[in-house]
Amino acid sequence: MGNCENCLIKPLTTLRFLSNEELKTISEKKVLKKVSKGRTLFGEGENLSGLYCVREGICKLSKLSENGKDQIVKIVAKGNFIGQRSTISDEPTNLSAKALTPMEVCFIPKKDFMDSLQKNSNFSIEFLKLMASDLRESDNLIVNMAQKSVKQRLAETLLFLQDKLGVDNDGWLNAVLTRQDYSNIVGTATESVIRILKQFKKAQLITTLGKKIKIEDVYALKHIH
Amino acid sequence: MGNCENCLIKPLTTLRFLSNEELKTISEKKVLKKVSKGRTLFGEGENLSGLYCVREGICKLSKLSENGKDQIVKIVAKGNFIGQRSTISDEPTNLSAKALTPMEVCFIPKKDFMDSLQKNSNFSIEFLKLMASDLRESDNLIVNMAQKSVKQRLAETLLFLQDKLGVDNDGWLNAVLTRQDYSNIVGTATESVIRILKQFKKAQLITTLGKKIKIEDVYALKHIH
DNA sequence: TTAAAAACATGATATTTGTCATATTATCAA
DNA sequence: TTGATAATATGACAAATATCATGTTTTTAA
Repeated sequence: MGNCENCLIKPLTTLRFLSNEELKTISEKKVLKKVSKGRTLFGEGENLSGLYCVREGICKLSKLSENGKDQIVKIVAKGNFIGQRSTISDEPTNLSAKALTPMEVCFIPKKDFMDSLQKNSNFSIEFLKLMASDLRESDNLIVNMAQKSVKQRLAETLLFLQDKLGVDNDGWLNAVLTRQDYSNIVGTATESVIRILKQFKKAQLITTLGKKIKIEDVYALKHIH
Repeated sequence: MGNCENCLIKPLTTLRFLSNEELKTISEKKVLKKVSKGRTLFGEGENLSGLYCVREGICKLSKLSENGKDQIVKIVAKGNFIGQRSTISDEPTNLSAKALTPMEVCFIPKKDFMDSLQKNSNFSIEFLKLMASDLRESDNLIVNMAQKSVKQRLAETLLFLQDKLGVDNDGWLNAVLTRQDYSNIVGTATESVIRILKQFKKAQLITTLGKKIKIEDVYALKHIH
């Protein structure tokens, strides 16, 4: 059984602010789960008995809108948590979580997590900072969705994926999404995504190979109008 | 000098989770400020030396987008905080805060607030819950901005204002916003707001008198397509 | 391997929304 | 009170985006 103290992603997570003893307790209680690509970690409105720490892989958090479309609200990579909000507020989840790649996640039972928040004020303040940062990102996303064109939003999504999830040795985005995923991030029709990607290709801003995408011109993508 | 312990809005705020002693300390350190309509509490990118607790009035939080338009991200009413995020994360503000009505706010110095978070784990957990709830609201707003039409977003804004800020004796919304404010909430052109409000009037979903708006048909507004 | 399903692609067209020009009306400060 | 400024209003038009129809290619599962 893995040990949190030596976990490769420990330096990335807020869990690093726990004492060795607290980390040991959580280490003993946590459950490592492997999630295959496309599987649902939890659905919208589910009650969670704890939160997940992402050790490996990429996950999408989405919410079904009233018109029946799935809106992707967040992409989560390793070192981040999933399900912390409903765990903290003791409410059903507002979003569903689905693996975009094979994942490894550690499930941390609610009780142990809340105990740590209760006992270690340093940890709870760091967690507040983490949520403050999430809120800032959300606000920025709201401004982008409200004020920018579909083309700009798609360009930003590509840049975001490159920044946050990186590229492989040949420069392809590590995150391999379907056109539909892109449309669910940007909030547009799949056809529009296809057409805009085609424009980007024609203007040599990106290269594609099947679902794989490589960014060729960061500057131009940033300054799309 | 007012006393937080007896403050009319105490039951509304997370400050109620402080001990009497902690509340007394904050009570002594806080500074009551009157803010007249239209005045800026703080601008985008400013460094705050504390947070504000809204005692009276309504405030808009907005962010300038790259195309030069102001996007209103949140409307804050009494009993809520402003500036908590940058206070917690010790970063410049991401949003600017402007009074929509005459306001009374209590400024709470950073040190005293952070001390309370540090010492009172009950308080910091309640504050985490508060931020979890803010995050849920933000996610819902992202979905709405991404998936709904301008008409739907405007209808929801009206319903939101009625729910959150209430109406006067004659049923007029307490929040009196300009058409431009509405366009900055919905993320559209002012002309579009004017045209859609006209449609709503024609369909007898609302009544207007100058800037004042009264909702006549909640159900129809909720089910606008 | 192969049939079925999902994803990708493209054209035609409709709808929504933005922009610009130009009045009219309301608001506010000197 | 009265100018100046901002807000409201409306039409004409342009641009962005959605929808629908249809076909091809890729992926998935039996």
